[in-house]
Parts: sequence; C-alpha cells; structure tokens
Amino acid sequence: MCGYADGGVNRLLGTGRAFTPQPESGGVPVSHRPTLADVASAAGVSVSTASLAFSGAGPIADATKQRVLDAAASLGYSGPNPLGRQLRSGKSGIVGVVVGDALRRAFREPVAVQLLDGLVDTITPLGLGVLLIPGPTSPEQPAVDPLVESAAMDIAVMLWGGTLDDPTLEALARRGIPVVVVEGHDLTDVVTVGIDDRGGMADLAAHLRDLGHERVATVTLPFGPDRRGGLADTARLQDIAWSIPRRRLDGLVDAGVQPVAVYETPASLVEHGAAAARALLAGPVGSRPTAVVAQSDLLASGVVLGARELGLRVPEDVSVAGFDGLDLPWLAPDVLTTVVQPIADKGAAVGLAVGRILAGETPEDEVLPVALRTGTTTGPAPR
Amino acid sequence: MCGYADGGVNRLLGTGRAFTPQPESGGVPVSHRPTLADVASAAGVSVSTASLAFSGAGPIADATKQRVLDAAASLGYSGPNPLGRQLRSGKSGIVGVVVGDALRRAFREPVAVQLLDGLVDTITPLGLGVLLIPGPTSPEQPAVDPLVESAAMDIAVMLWGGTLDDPTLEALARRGIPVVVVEGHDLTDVVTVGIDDRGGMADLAAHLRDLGHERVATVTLPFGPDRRGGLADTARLQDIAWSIPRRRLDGLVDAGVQPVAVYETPASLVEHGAAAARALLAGPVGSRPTAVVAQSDLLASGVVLGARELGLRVPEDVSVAGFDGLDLPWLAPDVLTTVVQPIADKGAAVGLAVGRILAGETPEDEVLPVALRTGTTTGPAPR
DNA sequence: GGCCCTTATCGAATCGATTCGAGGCCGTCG
DNA sequence: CGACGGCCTCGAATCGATTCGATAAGGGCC
Repeated sequence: MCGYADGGVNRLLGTGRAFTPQPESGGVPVSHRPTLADVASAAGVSVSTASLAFSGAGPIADATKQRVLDAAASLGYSGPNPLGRQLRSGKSGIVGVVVGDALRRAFREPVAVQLLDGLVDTITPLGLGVLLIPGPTSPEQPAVDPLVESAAMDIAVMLWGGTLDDPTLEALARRGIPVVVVEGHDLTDVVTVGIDDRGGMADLAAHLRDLGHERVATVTLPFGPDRRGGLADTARLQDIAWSIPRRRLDGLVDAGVQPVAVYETPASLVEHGAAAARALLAGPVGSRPTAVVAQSDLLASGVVLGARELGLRVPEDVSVAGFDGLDLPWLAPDVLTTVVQPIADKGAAVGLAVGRILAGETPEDEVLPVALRTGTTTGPAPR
Repeated sequence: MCGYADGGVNRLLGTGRAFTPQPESGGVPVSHRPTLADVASAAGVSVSTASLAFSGAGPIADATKQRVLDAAASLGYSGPNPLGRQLRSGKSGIVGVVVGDALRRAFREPVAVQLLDGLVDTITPLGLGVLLIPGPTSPEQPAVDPLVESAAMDIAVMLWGGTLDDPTLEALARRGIPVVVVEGHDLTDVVTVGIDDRGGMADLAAHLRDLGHERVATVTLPFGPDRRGGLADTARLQDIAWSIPRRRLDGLVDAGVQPVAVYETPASLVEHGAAAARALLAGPVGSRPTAVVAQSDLLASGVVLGARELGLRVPEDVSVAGFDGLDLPWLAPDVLTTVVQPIADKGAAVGLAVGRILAGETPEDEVLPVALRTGTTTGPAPR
C-alpha cells in the first residue's frame, strides 16, 4: 500500500557521506570538491555574483566575470553542481522513457530504437536527457520498476502503449508526472502520439484483395503482457489487451479481408515469424493461405524465410507483407511489401510534445500518416 | 574555453517557476504540490519525524508512522521529492551511459544492446538508473553531448572504448566523475572491462589454419571515428584508433595467419559485410581467399549472404567466421562459426564495477574469457 | 523511590545553487 | 550643485529533504 519502505533506492544513496567538514580557519583551498561559494570567496565576490558569472542571467561586468572564471579554473571547479540547480529550479531535465520490456528484447525491435533516436535528437537541444526505465522483465510479475516510483524526472514517455490500468501509468499519475504515450489508446490525462495503423493496414489488405487473394492469414504482435504464441481461436481474439494488434486486425477487416487464420506471436522477432509460417503454410495447396500479412516487418521476414524453408516460392506460391517499413538487408534482393510508418517523425513528434508539455502547453494527440510500399514479396494469387 | 555559457541546458530548466507562493495564513491545504513539511504539519509531527516515517532510518512508533502515512495519503503526497533527497545525499543515482554513436546506429549492434541490458539488470537493484548519452552524431564534429558537461550523474560508463584523448573522457575527468570503460585500452584513472579479443581471434585463426586455409581475408570493424569503408592498404592499417579492430587483427597474426586482404567497414552491419564479400570474393578461384574472418557476427552474416549472391557455397567454396556469438535467426539452418563472448556477463561485470566504485572501492580491470564455437560455415579449404 | 537506559520525537544545520529586492557607485542632465 | 537613473554587486530567502545531537518520556532494576 505505502510502497515507501526503502525499495533499494537507498542502498547506495541514503548512506550519506562519511566526510567530516574540517574547521577551515584560513582561506586555504578546502579539501572537498569546490562549490560556488569556494569560487566566490576565492574571486572575492559574493555567491550571487559568482552564480551570475556562470548562468549569465543578469548583468555582470566583464572583468568580474573573468575573475570568477579564473578562480574557478584554478580551483578545479567545473561548473555549478546540477543537483543544487535542479532542486532550486524544481526540474531535473530528465525524461523517463519506459520501454515495454527488458531492454534486450525491446531493442531488438528496430522501431523502438529508431523512435528513441528521433526522440533523443529532438529533446537534446532542449537540455533534456533520457532515463531508461525497463518494463516488467518477467511476464508474470507486473511490478513497476523502482525508478518509476522514485527517480527524478520531469515527464515520462511510454513506448508501446499501455492500458488505462497499467500500474506504471498509475504510479506516474500518483506522482503527478505528465506522460506521453506512444501508440496508446483510450487514455485520459495523457498525450498520445501514434500512427494510422488501421488505415494503413486497410490499404495493404485492399492491395492483396486486388491481387485476387481470398485466403489471407495474419501473424500478429503480442496481444498483451501474457505474450502467448500460436493460433488464436475466437475466444482468444476477445482478450487483446494492447491496442496495436487490435487496430491492425481491424484494418484488415475494414478492407473486407476476413483472415482465415490468426497466428499470435509472443514478440516481434524473425524466429516467431518463421514459426508462424511453419504453422500456417504446412497444409495442402488447396487450403493453404495464398497470402500472409504480418503485423511487423521482422515477423514478415520470418514468414518469408519460413516459407522458403517449406519449399514455397515468394510471391509465386504465397504472398507476404509486413508493417513498419524497415530496411531488411538479409532479405535482399527481395523487397518486402509493407506499410511504411514515419518512425523518426514519430520520435520527433513525441519529443515536441514533451517540450510543449514542459513549457506549460497542452498539445493535442497526434496521428501520423502511413504509406503502402509495394515490393517484390506480393503478387497475384496463385491460379 | 569556459564552456559555461548556457549550452541549452537552461532552455527549459533555468526559467524558474512562475509560481507565486500564496501567503497561506490558515492550516488549509496549500495549492502547490505538498512537501514533507506539509505532511508533517498535517500529521502534527515535526519534519524530521515525518522523514523517518518514509525512510525508516531511525526509531519511530508505529502509530506515529501510520499517522504520517495517512496524512500523506490524504494530501496526495507521493513520497519524498527525489531532488531534495539527491541534493542532501550528494548522489543522483544516475549512471550516464555514453554510447559511441547515434542511438539508431549504436543499437543496431546487438552486442551493445545486450550489454546494456546486463548492465541495467545489475544496477537496478542498487537503486541506480541509466541516463542515455548519445555519442557524436556526425563523424566530423567530435563535440561532446551537453549531457556530458552538465547532467547529474554519479558515474559514467562508456560503451565501446574511447581513447585517452577522447573529449568525452576529458570532460568527465574534469567534472570528477568516475568512469568505467568497456573495451578500453591504455587508459589511466579509469576502470576497464573487456574480453580476450586477441586470444579468441587467435583460436579462431588456428581453427582455420588447421582446416588448411592459407588465403584468409578479414573484414574489420571501423578503425576509428572516421569510419571509412573499403580495402585497407598498409598505410591505413597504421592509423587504427580504436582498440577492438586492432586487437582482433593482432589475434589473427598471433596464430600465424597473415591476412591476404583487410576490408574495413564503416559499421558492424549486415549490408557492409555483404559489400565486403563482393569486394573480396569476386576474383577467380585460384587467387580468391578460401576463408573470410569477420570481426563481428553481423558482418559475417553479411559475408555469407554476399558469398551466396556470388554463387559461392559456404563452406565448400569459402569458409566464413565471425565474432560475438549472436543468435542469427535469418542464417538458419546454418550456424556461424564464431567466437562467443559472454555479453550479459560483461554487462554484469560493468554493473558490478559501477557498484563497487560508488561504494568507494577501486575494482581491478577485468578481462572476460571467450570461447570458440565451430558451426557449419567453416570447413576444409577447397583442394 | 531514585537512577539509568531505551525509545521516540524534535529543532536546527546542511546539501549547492538561483533569484529577488535593496543598495552603492558613478555619470549625466537640468 | 543636486537629483535622477543605470549598471553592478550583495545579502538573504528558498528549493525539499536528511541527519545529528539534544531532550523528554517511560520502564525496569536495585
């Protein structure tokens, strides 16, 4: 209930310093790391004037400023201590970025990495830095990372959605930390940045329909934190917790494509795509799907590899399409048919929203457009 | 020279708060975010007692503690402000992790990601968090990120080496921030964690030699920040700035393998490996190398793909080996011959070193062992 | 009953910087 | 010559918590 019992944060922090302040009678350089006060007294000015020399926030004579800077140099003072500055300003300059998984998995997803890159590029000029906050490492234990409870941050960004009852989201709300959610859905008190998943997927489905495909299977992203893998029956389709697989499925249906099979994967990885291909494409030619739509490019490339393994030609025997628009060098010379999303722009949009929230504005939710890219992995339905 | 002119950090931070503190004559709940003092007065105890209720660092009666916690709950106080705590303790609980490149590139490297993951796993229980600090984005401009100059951090970790004159390393030294360098070399005042590149590569070279290979080419990681791509002549071999390509080259020679060609890549990516294969393996069978050793698995898998593109069979026509020991699902069913390094252990070792330094100890440099894994991509030299 | 020790609480100092309003000095203008 | 204004500099308050030493209350033991 309270969550205040020392959750480890104090292991290294709370022990204080064993440092004993020596009386220091003379003007001799002190033994601890110099502070602004030391610099000021060495330069023969007041602390406030010394502060001005560094911050530039106020009138100061050039000669005085130089004297302070010289004193700082001779004392080995390397600028104002960020901790003091932060307490005073009430801002830490830190953007907490919550990734939805352990890093090693979350960052195998190029989309997440590129998004993060775009975000960093945008907020660096604002003087902000990114604190990485891993999501729940084990699927069973939805505990929030201790950093969510007690790290200093001015705002948080959640990569990959999150539902309204997400414990991380709740903890952040309790702390009064504003949040930007990437690909969220139905969230209140939170700014959302996303793409037009549904429309993009509908375009892709229409493309396949126009090519004459009538038996289309689909390979989805995880439905929720339980991350199952395998064919999903009707019941399972009811409990899709995360919004991206939901919206991308809906897009298919929007274009009149009712998938003959839905294969759920535990993660967006090549190997799971290959497993899906083995499960979906093993049947005889008459009943086998003529096209497979994957909800990510990594899954799609796994499907391509799996299909080849089964001796099927792409796209002559089976068409394969993905979603994201990544570069997939190991598929060369093939080019995946996919829906290209503007990942770097999305990161920038998130960064922009972060900046505006911190500036006191309340930006609108944003939905970025996507574009169908037809490659060489889709073709007319066989016969 | 000074670097103190506001480098952007103040864009959002230094503006202070436009908040005007209302006089507040009664005991009415105040309008700003409640502080420990508010909680204390609401609970009818002193601030110090209230502090004890949260930190547990001292004797406190259960009833009192409960009263404080209740008051906190009714005021919406969600725990001590980390900024105040940090200033007092002098610790930020932040580990700055300097990646050697823009994130989107650095994190295409699975080794970096897994290492980071291992590091995070290790330091999370210590109450520490990772602040991401991108390296120089453009190769021309070796400016250090503003975060290096002025972000709060207790210690920094540099992924991927860095030389003694690295401006980032200099800036951190000036600030008095301790540093752990991954795969560094010849560095003073810094703890280094690395692997036995040279020995591992020597083992691999011996393996190829034993298979009868006499014409061995090698594909290397970037030599330095200029990141050229192409065949390296003798002159170019002199200015290898970064230590990993250097040591891995040396390892080959240690085992008596003098490479017939050295192809330098601008980054450890599949596509550069493929390009290397096209450059190295295009010649006639008599002069063509019979084996290619890449300095990373991503490069090696590019070489395999490039070789196949040229119509060469692996390993019948050409043997290919890598370094790192990654899972490469898209190479299946082939298994790359490679040198396996304990990446997660390396991350844990870095985390451990971080913890010990913060605890006041001075850990030794560490060199982790590697192991040769022979797969299906190397075989006897053709005839 | 007095003394001592333990336990609980409090007051005040401290961490390192920023910022606001006050005041000093000097030059200029009337 | 006096008043006014501009430019610098300074002192003091403040941000929000932790912690040390002092104090008081309560209980056990002789």
